[in-house]
Amino acid sequence: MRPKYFRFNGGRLVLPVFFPDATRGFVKTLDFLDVKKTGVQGVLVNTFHLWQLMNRKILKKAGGIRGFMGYHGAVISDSGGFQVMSVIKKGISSGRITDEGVILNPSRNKRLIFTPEESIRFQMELETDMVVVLDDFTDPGVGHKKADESVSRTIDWARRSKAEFEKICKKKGLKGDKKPYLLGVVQGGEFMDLREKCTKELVKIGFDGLGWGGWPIKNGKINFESAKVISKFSPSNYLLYGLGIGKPEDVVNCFGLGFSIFDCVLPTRDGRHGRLYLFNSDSIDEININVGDFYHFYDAKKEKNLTDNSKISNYCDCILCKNYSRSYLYHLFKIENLIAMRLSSIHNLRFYSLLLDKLRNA
RNA sequence: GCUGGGGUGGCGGAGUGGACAAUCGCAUCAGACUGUAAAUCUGACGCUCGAAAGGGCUACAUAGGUUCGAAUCCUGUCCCCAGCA
Repeated sequence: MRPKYFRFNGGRLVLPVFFPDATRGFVKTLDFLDVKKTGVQGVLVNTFHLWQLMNRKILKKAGGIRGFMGYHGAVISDSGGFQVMSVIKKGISSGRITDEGVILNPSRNKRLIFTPEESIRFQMELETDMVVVLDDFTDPGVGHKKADESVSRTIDWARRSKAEFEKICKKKGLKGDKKPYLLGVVQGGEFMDLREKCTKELVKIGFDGLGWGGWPIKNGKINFESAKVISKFSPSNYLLYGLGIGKPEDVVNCFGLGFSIFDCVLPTRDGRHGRLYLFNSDSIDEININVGDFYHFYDAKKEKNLTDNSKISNYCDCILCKNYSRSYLYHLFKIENLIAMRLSSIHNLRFYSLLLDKLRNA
């Protein structure tokens, strides 16, 4: 049996859960009261970004990232593997990846190295509920040899991460349920033999769960094959985490494969872009996620909404749907008022919240 | 009334004889967005035929003119702005 609960900050959450991304310590355009009101129970912060941004003394004084943010829900810290891929491998900022870790060159006279150990150390200072090991992202579309290299490095880094994690736990006197979860990340791209190998090797090292890493998406469609492999070869007591998953239907499908933790930028990003998610339903009770098209998009920025005084939806209980018209939201977007993005993000998070409620009660 | 400047596509605003259906921005329309480099990005945008390549037509206030060729030069008319009366 897969775990039914997620421990956090002295409490526990019923799985599955969906956490929006508070990458740099905040959910864009929202405060945590907004987040809480949507029914969202936790957020994901990013180690790589915070590591570069935060003063560790301030962090310690605040009582970790939760204390610093003034947030009391669950918090997972992502390792930074994805950022290394998206920022460094694509050449956005300078740096390179070695077996030792990620070498960064933020300026000429500074040389920073972000190692798997450093990622763990910093996450332990963040005092999050789940710590994710630094992984070497398998570039999408890469051949078997390159993918294998990233898997080998991911496994090596996972081993080092685990050792560092245990060392710190011992030093801090953290045992049993007092220890945060430690999550391994499976790479291997589209090669199932590599996914299998990575999963098995990570299990040998020993984690509380595994994350589905990489970029299994082509033309907006997810290939679930590697998720199946991870689910198949991981012990039943492992938590399975769909990193960056995903679209509503992707979350539903992934849950069906045994995954129970999700995070994604989509609800908040789409919200900021004026794309709202709406269940094809007239009431919360009638929401049925077992049918093919259980939701659709509402594009808040279309000019036709200007004269539409109706609510965004009838079923939703978020502050946008309860209080404001399509016309007013259009107006707010039109004048580029921040409130438009806030209300839309709140609505979309409420959508995901309801979606997860339905999954929990399915 | 005089003098000077100007009238360009839904709007702003380039262009001052051929490469102009007309840079660019805005608006509009369509699409994208999945461990946030993203309050972002891409495409279309006179009418019309075509799947496309490409073709046809009408356009730079308006009426004429000069020229092989005009949004660009000349003249008349209308309108706007600034300065002077």
